[in-house]
Amino acid sequence: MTRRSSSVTIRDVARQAGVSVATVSRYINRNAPVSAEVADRLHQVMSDLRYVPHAAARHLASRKTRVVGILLRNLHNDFFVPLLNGVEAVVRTKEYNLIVATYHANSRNGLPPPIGPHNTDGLLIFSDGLTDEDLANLSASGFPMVLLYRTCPPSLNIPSITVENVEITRKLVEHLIQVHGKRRILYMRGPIGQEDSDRREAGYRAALEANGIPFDEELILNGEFERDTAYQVLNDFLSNGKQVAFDAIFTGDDDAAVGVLKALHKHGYRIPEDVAVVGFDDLAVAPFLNPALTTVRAPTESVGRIAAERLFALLENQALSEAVVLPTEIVFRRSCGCHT
Amino acid sequence: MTRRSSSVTIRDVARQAGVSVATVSRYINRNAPVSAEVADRLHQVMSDLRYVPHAAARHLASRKTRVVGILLRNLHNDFFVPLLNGVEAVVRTKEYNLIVATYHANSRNGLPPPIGPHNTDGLLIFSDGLTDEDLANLSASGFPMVLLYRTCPPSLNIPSITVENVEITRKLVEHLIQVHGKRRILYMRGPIGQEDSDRREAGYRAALEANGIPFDEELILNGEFERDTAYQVLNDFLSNGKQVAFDAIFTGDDDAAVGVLKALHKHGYRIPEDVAVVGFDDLAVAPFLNPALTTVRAPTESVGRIAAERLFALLENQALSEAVVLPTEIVFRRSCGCHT
DNA sequence: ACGGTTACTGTAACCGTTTACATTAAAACC
DNA sequence: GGTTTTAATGTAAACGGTTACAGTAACCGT
Repeated sequence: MTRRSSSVTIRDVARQAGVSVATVSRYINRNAPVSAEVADRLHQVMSDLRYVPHAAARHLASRKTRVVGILLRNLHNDFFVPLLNGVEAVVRTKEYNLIVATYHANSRNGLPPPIGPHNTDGLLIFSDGLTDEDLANLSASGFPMVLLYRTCPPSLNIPSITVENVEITRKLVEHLIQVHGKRRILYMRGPIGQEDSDRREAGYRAALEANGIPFDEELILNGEFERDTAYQVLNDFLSNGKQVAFDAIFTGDDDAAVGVLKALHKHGYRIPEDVAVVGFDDLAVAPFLNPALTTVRAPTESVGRIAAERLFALLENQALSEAVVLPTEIVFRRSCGCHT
Repeated sequence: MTRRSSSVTIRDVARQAGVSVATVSRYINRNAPVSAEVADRLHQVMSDLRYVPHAAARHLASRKTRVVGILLRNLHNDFFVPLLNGVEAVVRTKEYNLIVATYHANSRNGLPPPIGPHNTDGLLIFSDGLTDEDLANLSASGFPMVLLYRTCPPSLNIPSITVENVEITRKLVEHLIQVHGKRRILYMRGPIGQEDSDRREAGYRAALEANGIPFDEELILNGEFERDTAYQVLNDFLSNGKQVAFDAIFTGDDDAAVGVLKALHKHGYRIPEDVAVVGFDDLAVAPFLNPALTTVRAPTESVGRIAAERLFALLENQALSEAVVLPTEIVFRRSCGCHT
């Protein structure tokens, strides 16, 4: 075979420094003592030769990739910026790399997820692309994972990071009812089966029930937690002949709320006079929307950071069992009718 | 050595199917004919055994990682969502993986970039962390790269994707001057040396000059193209005793414009009556800011998509020389004083 | 002075693939 | 029918590191 590598290998370094490859490797990984003299020489030779260890070779030999992955539904939302930022900050300090991949239930036509044990040391999962069964299989093989915005199926033992949804949503919707006198509150939900979406619906229903308002299926719209989808869906709803009366919208996340505002503006609704709008997440732009958006502050960057930290704890073989639920709080602004 | 691998290897598949590993490899890579009968058997065995090829081993043997990287200054801005989305979409269709890494001039304390030839097949570069010299070295070794928002140094030959900055900025600033009668226009610039920031400043200066307005150093603020930094900087500027008069702000990007709006609101300025504000990028939320932001529509997702496509063209050994400059256009909204 | 650590280094097997080269049998050509 | 292609497969050498094992020399405690 005539393979010719243009790149300088550990053997070149070893030869040039007059030591064995093992010593070079030990120097690189600092996992065994190397004499000061040899260390200096290696340092010099490595920089002279511009030697960079070949990642795949290290991976193959050491059985670790030094890569973690994050599996997302998609990359359509501003929501992902603080999340990725939190994750990336931790990954960087650990001198790991981060693979970002999208994969969702509808995208798997029998395709396996693009990231997993074959190319990462662990996974942050914020995607419905992996079923409970997939998780069970991975978990059984001891593959490190942390679930984001999704609690672990009871039989498994995978750490998860979520935010408090039900109570805060109940409070938020009760605020619409009790303070602003709303009775016909539309819920712009997220993807079917997505836990945040379901829990927020539970809080929404609880609020209705506690206040003697009947639940109306017609007031549930599926905006997929996406700006553009939410716009489309609400636009269709408003364009539809049979007008369903409503006086407020609880949008399950702020990105979708942007789409909701767009559709309402387009159809001439005044916010909050005609329709109150509230969201969830408190994106950075929420205070600057028109009108400023009343929403729930969810610590998205912290979710990313803590999830990554826990993943690394797992990689270091620390056992973690408890699920983390981060607290949330309502931020009252103009769009619900407050701060006139 | 007692290495014990829990995972199933190509040898297991070969043994189980009664063929050699070479045949299995050929079947996997479909780069040489395999009899239909053997193919069926392999298909069956591989799924029975849940065989997944070990990425690092493939990389090592084939000298390709099937990974591309994108090097970013940071992950602080909503701007990165459409960019990453464009890139990721292409990467996914190519069945590659995407490593997202941050690295900027100030973060390199002698550290090499986290991604490069040792762990990727090519790089999208949107970062000042790599100097022209770094680029020259990489380029000399034939490493595929595409520059984002940065034109290639003259001596090199690296494809780049940028957007048209100078002319559109001149038009935008002239709009402020000629239509809205502004004379004291502040420029909230981006990172020093960042090309977009410099070019937009050039357009800004051209507009002033063409309209007989003297350039005033005091009206240049460095917001780093970041929401929070821009807020801080403008807030300090406004809190400062010696009040510098100004009647408009050209913010070099929309993320920073959000920070600018925040600072202006805080100090009681009315927009656009007291101060006109314009931005650049046309982020998804720009129409929903308060007031709706007049800005320049820059096709960020297309930049990501085209950059990725060109990177893959490079990987397939197509030579690309020309720099791509995508057109931009002004979107007039309320914040400049239009659409009263 | 001597057994036991400890610091440092080298040799070579191994990680799980790809692929150059060799081989055989069947198909195609004249 | 003999020669040349072509299809299908196998053998084994890389790819560039890590690390178990072995060994040597200096150091330590008694």
